[in-house]
Amino acid sequence: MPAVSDCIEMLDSETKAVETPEDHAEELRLWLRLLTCTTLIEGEVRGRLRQRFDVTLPRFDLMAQLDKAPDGMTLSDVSKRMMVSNGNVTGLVERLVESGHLDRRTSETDRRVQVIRLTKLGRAEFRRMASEHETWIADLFADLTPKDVRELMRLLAKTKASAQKSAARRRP
Amino acid sequence: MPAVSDCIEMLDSETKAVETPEDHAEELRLWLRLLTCTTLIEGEVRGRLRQRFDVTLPRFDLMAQLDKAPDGMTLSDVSKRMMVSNGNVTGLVERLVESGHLDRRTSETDRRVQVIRLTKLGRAEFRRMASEHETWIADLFADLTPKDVRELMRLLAKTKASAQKSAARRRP
DNA sequence: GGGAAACATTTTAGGCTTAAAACAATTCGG
DNA sequence: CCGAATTGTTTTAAGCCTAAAATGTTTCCC
Repeated sequence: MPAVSDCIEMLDSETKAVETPEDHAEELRLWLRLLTCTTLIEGEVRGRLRQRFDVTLPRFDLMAQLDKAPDGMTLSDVSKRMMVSNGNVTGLVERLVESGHLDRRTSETDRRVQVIRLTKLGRAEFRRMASEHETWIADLFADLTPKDVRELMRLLAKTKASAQKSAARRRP
Repeated sequence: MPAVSDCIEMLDSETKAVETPEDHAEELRLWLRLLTCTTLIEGEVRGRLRQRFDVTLPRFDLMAQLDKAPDGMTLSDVSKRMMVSNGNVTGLVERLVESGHLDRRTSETDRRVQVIRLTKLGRAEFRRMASEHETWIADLFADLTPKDVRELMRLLAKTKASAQKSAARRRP
């Protein structure tokens, strides 16, 4: 179907003579589909977390980061890992400390740094939520074969690398 | 590498005797990678829209929906398409009407319904932004071959269908 | 040592987002 | 025709999120 336009494109890129505005409709569609998938799944997970555990997705995500770091993390670490702004983490942590899920203390070696950890309560609650969360994810992806999953992992790794490279090009 | 656990799993599912908590770590990793890709690209697009055009991503997204609907859309339509809540759209539209990009009027046949359209200004600005936006997306996905793109499209379509089915199972 | 640069965090101002309740208009079934 | 459901939108309350500026601390290096 796109044979004709492919030929034209090839001619352009071979001759390097004509500066045709290139067609990137496919990439655009891919991006929209990627976004749709993520939004769909995210919304589903958000709703289930709220209904089952009365917890928000950002809180859950933050606790997930801390569960992987028994010795705690600094706010900057969390901010980088979650790919959200610093200010965002400040508020999120504030509320989780308030509710007794997090412990926050100033580093003894560097008084700029705040180290946060899950409290006993926080860890217990997170583990309970995480195990159920894992089954939700499995169910959401249930129609994918193991091969599909592997292939998606591979292509998304490639996508991530490509996007990071592009981002670095702009912000060296 | 996972040969042993695979065997155990197979035994379980064959004998149907032991109720082992199944391992869904692969799907979980897939979900996290999907989320990372989307967050990465979304952040990049958000930043470029702000820097180049001083516009927010949600505003751009809303205008993109309307650009595809010359006869306008109702707020509900927009809300479904953008997969955001109704109340969200109300505020977004308010600000875009205020800035002269949107026109909003009550339907003549059903006075519950608000129909919104791009104004001339709104359409012109959107087109200008959209053409640049398309080159950003192309650049972000630049390392993917056409075959990669096709394959990703296929797998994400399958993912979307799977997730929708799962969501429908919960909310019949 | 002392200032400049770098770093970690918080604050600020504004916008986005959601779920749920409230309100308004239409449609449906008897 | 009329009350009950349904549908479309707005409001409300709370939380999330960002970019940029401000604050406090450390490091670098002359």
